[in-house]
Amino acid sequence: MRPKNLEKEEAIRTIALQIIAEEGLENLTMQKLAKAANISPRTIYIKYRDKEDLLIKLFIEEVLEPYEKAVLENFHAGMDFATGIKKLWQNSFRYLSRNRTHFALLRNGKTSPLLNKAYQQANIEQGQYFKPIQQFFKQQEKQGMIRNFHQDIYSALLFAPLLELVSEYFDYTERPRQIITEKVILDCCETVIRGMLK
Amino acid sequence: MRPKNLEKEEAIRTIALQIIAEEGLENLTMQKLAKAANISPRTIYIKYRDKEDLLIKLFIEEVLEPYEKAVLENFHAGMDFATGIKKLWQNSFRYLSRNRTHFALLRNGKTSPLLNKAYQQANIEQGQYFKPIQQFFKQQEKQGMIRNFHQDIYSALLFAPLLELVSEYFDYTERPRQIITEKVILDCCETVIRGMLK
DNA sequence: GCAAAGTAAGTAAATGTTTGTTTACTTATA
DNA sequence: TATAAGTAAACAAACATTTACTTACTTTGC
Repeated sequence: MRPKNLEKEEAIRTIALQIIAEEGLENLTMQKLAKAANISPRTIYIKYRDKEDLLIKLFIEEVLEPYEKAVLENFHAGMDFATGIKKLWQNSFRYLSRNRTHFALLRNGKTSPLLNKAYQQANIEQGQYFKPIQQFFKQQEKQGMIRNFHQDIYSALLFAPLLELVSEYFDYTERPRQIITEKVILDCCETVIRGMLK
Repeated sequence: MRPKNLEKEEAIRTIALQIIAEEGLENLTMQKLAKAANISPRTIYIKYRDKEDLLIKLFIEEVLEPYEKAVLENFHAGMDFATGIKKLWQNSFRYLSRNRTHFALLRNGKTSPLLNKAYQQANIEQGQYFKPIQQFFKQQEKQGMIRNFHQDIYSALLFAPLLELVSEYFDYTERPRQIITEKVILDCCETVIRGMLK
C-alpha cells in the first residue's frame, strides 16, 4: 500500500491558513487551495471528509489547541493574580504575534457560525478549553483578591483588550513603526490588572 | 415613470442583515436574499451595483454610521474622563443590545477583508469615524488624567471589553438567565476606568 | 532475497449544483 | 404614452465534490 505523504497533509493545512489570513475565510475554495498546494482537489478529500470537516479540524486542531497549550505554558491556577495574568498575556502575545495565520483564523471563531458551533461542541466533548484559567479566577475570588464578577465577564475584561492589541500589532507591521511591543503589552496588562483588584 | 418602492429597498437591507446575523456573512447569497425579501434578484441590482456594493453600503450606511451616531449622543470631548467613558459605554450597550443584526455585521468588519478595506477607505474619505473620542483622549492626556498610551491602545483597553460583553449578552439571551445587565455593564465600565486613571 | 500482486494514495478531468448577474419582458405611475 | 421599476427565467462562471484512472509502496509467495 502506498503510504500517506505527510508533507502534503501539512501543505494543505499551512496553505489553507495562509489563504484565510490573506483573502479571508469566505475566499478559501477547495480548488484554489489544491492549486496553491500543488495537489489535486481529490487529495484533500482523502484527508478530510468535506470542506466543513477541513475548516473545523483546521480551527480546532491546528489553531485553538496549540494556542491553548501556548497560553497555559508555565501557568498554574495557584499563582497570585498579577503574576498569573501577566504570564497569560505574555504567552498569548508571543504565540499570536509569531503566528499571524493562526490569529487570523482564531478571529473568525466568533463570526463564523460554523466555527462557533464547532467550538461550543468541542468545548463540551473534550472538556473545557482554558480550564486552569477558570479555576484561577475561582481561587482569586475566594481569596477576595478581585472584584466579584461572573466567569465570562472576567474573560471579557481581562483578555478582550489583549486580542485587540494583537490585531493592532499586525496592522502596524505594515506601517513605518511598530507601536505594540512586548513592553507596551506589559504596561497594558498592568493597567487591566489594576482595574480588577479590589 | 414608475416610482421606486422604498419599502422594497428597506426590505432588502433589513432582511440582508437578518440573514447575516442568523447564517453568517458567507451564507448570504443574492438569490436567497431576493427570495426572503419576496422580490426578483434583478430588483437588488436596480438599487446596488453588485454584491460588494450592497455589503459595503449595508456595513457603512446601515450599521457603522448609525452606530457612531448613537455612541456619540450627548457625548462631548470636554467631559471629564469617567463621565465620558461611562456615557460612551452606556450609549454603545443600549444601541447594540437593541440591534442584534447590526452588531452581527459590525463584528464582521474586522474579519472580512472586503468590509475592513471599505472601512479604512471610508474613514479617510469621510473624515475619521469617532473623531470626538480621539479628541477626548488627547485632552485627557494633556490634563494628565490618564496614563500615556497611543490612541489606538486607548481604544483597545477601553472598548474591546465592552464589545465582548455585548457578544456575551446575546449568548445569554438563549440561556435561562441574562447576566449582562445595564448595571453589570456600568460596574465593568468602572473597573476599566479605574485601571486607566493615573 | 526478490518479483509480482494487492491496495490505498494520488492525479486530471469531469460532474452537477449554486452562485452572481443579465436578458427579455411586464407593470405602474408621471 | 413614455419610462424607469420590477419580474421570471436564463446565463456563464465558479463552486464542492466525484469518476476513472495511475502511481508507489507493502506484503506475500516462492
